[in-house]
This record gives sequence, C-alpha cells and structure tokens, in this order.
Amino acid sequence: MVESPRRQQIEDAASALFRERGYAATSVRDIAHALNLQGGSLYAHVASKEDVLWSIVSRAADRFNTEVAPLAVNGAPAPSRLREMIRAHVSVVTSSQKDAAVFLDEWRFLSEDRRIQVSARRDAYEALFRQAIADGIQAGVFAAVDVRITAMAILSALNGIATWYSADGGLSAEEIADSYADLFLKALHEPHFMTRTIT
Amino acid sequence: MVESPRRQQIEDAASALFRERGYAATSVRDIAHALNLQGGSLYAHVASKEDVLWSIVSRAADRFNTEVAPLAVNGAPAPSRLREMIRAHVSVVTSSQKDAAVFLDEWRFLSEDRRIQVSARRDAYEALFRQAIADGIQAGVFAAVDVRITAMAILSALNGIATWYSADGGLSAEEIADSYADLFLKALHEPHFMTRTIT
DNA sequence: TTGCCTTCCTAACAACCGTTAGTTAGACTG
DNA sequence: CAGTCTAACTAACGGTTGTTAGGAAGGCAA
Repeated sequence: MVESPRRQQIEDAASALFRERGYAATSVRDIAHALNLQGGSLYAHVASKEDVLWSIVSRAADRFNTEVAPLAVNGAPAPSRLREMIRAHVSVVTSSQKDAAVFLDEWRFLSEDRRIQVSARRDAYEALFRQAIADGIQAGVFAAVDVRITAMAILSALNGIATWYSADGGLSAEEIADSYADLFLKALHEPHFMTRTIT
Repeated sequence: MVESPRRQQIEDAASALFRERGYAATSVRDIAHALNLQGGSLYAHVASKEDVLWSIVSRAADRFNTEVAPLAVNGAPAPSRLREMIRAHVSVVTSSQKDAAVFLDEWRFLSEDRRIQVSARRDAYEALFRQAIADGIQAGVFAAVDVRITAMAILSALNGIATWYSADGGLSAEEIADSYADLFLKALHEPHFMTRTIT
C-alpha cells in the first residue's frame, strides 16, 4: 500500500485543520482549499472524509506503538523502563503533535467498527503502562498505588501536552519529558526501609 | 437574570449531547428533540446555539471557581492547601461531569471574545495551583520542580478524569480524588534533612 | 369577555454539507 | 500520431444547518 505524496499532503493539511477546528467543523472544501484544490477534487485521492481521519488516527497510533512498545517489553527494571516509556511517549506527542492531538480528540468521529479498533489498541497500549507500574510494585520498588488510577493519571497528563505544547515556546520537549518522568517516578517511589535521605 | 426551568432543561440536554457528540456535530434540532420539541421552538428560550454553549461553559467555570478558589486563598500550608484543591477539583469534575467535559473540550467553538474571556478565567484558575506549588517550594516543603510544568501535569491529569470517569464504575469519586492527591503530593514532597523514613 | 403573554408549532430561508458525474487539459506509452 | 492515465475542474444532487416569521393554543389579568 504505497501512499502517493498527494495523499500525504491531504492528510497533513487535514490533520492541521482537524486539530484547530475539530473534525466535524472542518469541511472537505476547507481541506481542499488548503491545498489550492476544489472540493470535489479530493475524491480522486480519498474515498471519504472519514477515511482521511482514519489514516491520521492510524498513523498516530502506529507511531506511539513503534516508539513505546519496544521499551515496554525489554525486561528492564520497572523504574527505568517506565521512565523511558514516558520520555518516548512525550517525544511522540511533541514531534507528531497535530496527529497526536487528532488521535486523542477526534477519534470519536470514526465509524463504530473503527472506533472499536481504536479502543482496543488504546487499551492494549495503556496496559503497557499498567504492567510497568504493577511490576514495580511487585518488585517492591514502587509504592502500592492503585495501578489503574495511576496509569490514567500518568497518561492523561502526558496526553495533555498535545493541547498546550508549542514548539517555539520556552520549553523544549526534552525538558518537559524529563520533568514529567521525574515527577511520576518520584510519586511512585517506595522509600526503602531504614534509609537516610540527605539533601 | 433569572433562569426559567425550561432554559435549564435546554442547557442540561445540550450539555449531554455536546459531551457525547461534540458541539459542531450536535444540531439545534437534536437538542430540541431530546426535549420533545421542534427545532425552531428552542428560539423562544435561547438566542442562539452558541448562547447555550456559553451558558454551559460559564456555569462550569463558576462551579470550579466557587469550589476551589476559597481553598486556594485560605492561607493554609501549601501541602494541605493543594491537597484540598485537588480534592475539590476532582469533586467538581465528577459531580458536574457533563458540564465539565463540555467546558474543557468544546469551549473552542465559542466566538473569539468569549474564548478570550474563558482563556483569562482558566489562566487565573491555573495560577491558583501554580501559587500553591510555588508557596510550597518557597517554604521548603516541596521539591524545587518547574512550577509551570508541574501545574500543567496536575491539571491535565485531573481534567482527564472528565473523559473516563463513570459514576457507576468500580471507583468512587472520593477514591479517585484521594489517589490523585496522594500521588501528586508525594511527587512534590521534599525529603527533610536527616530524616529517617520507616515503613 | 377581551387581550396579552408564554410556549409551542409549521414552513420556509439561504447557506453549506459530503459526495458523484461528466469533462478537460496535459503528460506519458505504444 | 493515437491511446491511455492522471489530476484537476465545474456543476449538481439530496440532505442538513442555524435561524426567522407567522400563527395557534392555553393561562392569566383586566
């Protein structure tokens, strides 16, 4: 399935518009005009408006999976594993910001069967984080928190970055990633028995 | 400005629909039919569709402010103050879930001047959290984190609850609020000099 | 009873929606 | 040169959009 460059241009333009106006408030003609085309001309390249959304959502989901999943199953100790997963997730959110924002906010406009697919992928993805947290608790290096709630807290915080991050703002993606990783790892850290903490 | 009960019914029905379908994908006729009315009949009660959105957004913003702001300025020590702010914020999110979700996700469909007003209110609200964090750092009870990033992390996580919380799910709002408060307070906690932590 | 007020109805408006059909101009292929 | 392919165009389709106008039914005040 080779993608013509034109098709990708359409997806990129649509991604930008879906992000700033929302899927439902963006017309096919809007997308076309962003590429100096007439509305109907898009249909030489795509089957439907929803098809474009599906492409954007899929490639964003792929991105998260290929960047984060390998780190989740590499057998590293829970703390460093979770740290790298957080950093990779933030990296995807900031580097594919438009796609990520559309993926997170607009996937509900997909048809039901596609929505179900996305739900399943998201749940599997979130399970990677739950597993890292659970592993850390079992190993005694994380405090005995509620795994589900904690995973939601972390992922909500990370995903929120897609809303407010600006590449030309004062904060680099690296800084943000490290701050978030520090924050949550400290939140999870189980203090050792009889330990003296000196600062 | 007294609100007729009918007007409130309209806002409630609209809030539910805006939340599940999005503002742009919800038609005036959809809202009317939810109340067994014809589309045009709504205009005896509201000036425009955007007006309804504005009411919902405003009352949600009011709710956050009246519940949280008093706790933010009561002069309590930063940790307990922040804990209560988090608990109150979660309480609003879960008890006014539909309004909160619309407030957080659909406010971008407001006209520009109203959007600016919402932006200003949100920034002032977020500043309450930044202040609590900054106070804690200055008092030496919180670690020297980046105030801005940390506030965004906390609020993104709390607001995310509006997306996934279900009143009839396994988790009570109280549980969630306490878990989040514990998580972030531990993340912020500055270990004391020469302290022995025993568990 | 008369007249207003509220609440709802029906019908229509201009604009816009996603999508399709038919066509045209230009670039490759034989 | 003839034939085919591609990418774009224009025009139209049936439907929906937010909103308005005008009217009808009922309750309440005089």
